[in-house]
Amino acid sequence: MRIGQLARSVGVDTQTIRFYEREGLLPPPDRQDNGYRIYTERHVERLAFIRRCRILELSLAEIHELQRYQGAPHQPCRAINTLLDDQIAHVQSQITDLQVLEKQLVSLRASCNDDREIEACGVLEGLSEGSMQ
Amino acid sequence: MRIGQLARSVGVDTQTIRFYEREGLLPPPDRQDNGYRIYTERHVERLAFIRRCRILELSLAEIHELQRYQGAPHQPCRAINTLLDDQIAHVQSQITDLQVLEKQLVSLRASCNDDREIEACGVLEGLSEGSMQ
DNA sequence: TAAAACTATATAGTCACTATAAGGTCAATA
DNA sequence: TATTGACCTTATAGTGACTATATAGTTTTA
Ligand SMILES: [Zn+2]
Ligand SMILES: [Zn+2]
Ligand SMILES: [Zn+2]
Ligand SMILES: [Zn+2]
Repeated sequence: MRIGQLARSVGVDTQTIRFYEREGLLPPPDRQDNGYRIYTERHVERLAFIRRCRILELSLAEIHELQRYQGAPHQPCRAINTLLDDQIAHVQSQITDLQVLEKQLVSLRASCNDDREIEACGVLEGLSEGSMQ
Repeated sequence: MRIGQLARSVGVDTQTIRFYEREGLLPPPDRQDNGYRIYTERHVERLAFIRRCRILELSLAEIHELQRYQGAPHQPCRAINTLLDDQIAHVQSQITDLQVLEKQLVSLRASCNDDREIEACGVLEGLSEGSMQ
């Protein structure tokens, strides 16, 4: 199949496919005489793997790492699980940070109603004073 | 004061200060004969304002918008409050997304223990199969 | 006097794409 | 047959908010 069909079947842009190839995440496919890339079913699976990893917000470097592990099937999988543990910890700390942020924003928002002049806006006042960290 | 002292007093890098100046967030200060930037107390306040906004993850464009509002003190402040409401909504949706992500990651992680070979790793299996969205 | 610490500008790198430009290829239509 | 349109190619620049590097000039300290 050509790049457009691969793109449609996995749900990415053709540019993204070429980008992954340049980054070494997708192996360079064979070319037709006219230079067009020709992909196989294995490329579909490989690209779908990448997208599933990206949905989980693994970085391209981490995906590369996973791909290297796939090439060494008889080694212990601890490193893979650790990679996932790290990602979980990362996501959890992001959630915690955002919850703190939300509280700050809500509290700041509560310091004003909609019927003031800008010079009396509680939000702007809160941002201008050093009361925040 | 010179740029280094401003940087230390607000807790940013000198490069960041020059960057904000280029981006139009900090007014260009006077210069000494040797070309060194000289800042006043007003610059300290202005920079601290920017940093407080950045802590709340407002974009530089939004901060610019707030600065424009500060120049029109007698207009109603509704737009400022709306800007904050948008930011709150944005943060809340980020939290929701991350919570979904966390669940997916934890569930994937639960499909493997540490004592397997890579070819039998439940995590890698989960990523390779189409069972995920 | 020489070294350390500071300042200046300009330019490139980060991340994972996304957009744009400028052109080559192919099948179907007027 | 000419041309339209959909597809493909490469190369280059832009996104956001910095951060790093290179190169050079200035001030302060030892
Ligand atoms: Zn084995
Ligand atoms: Zn207000
Ligand atoms: Zn007034
Ligand atoms: Zn495992």
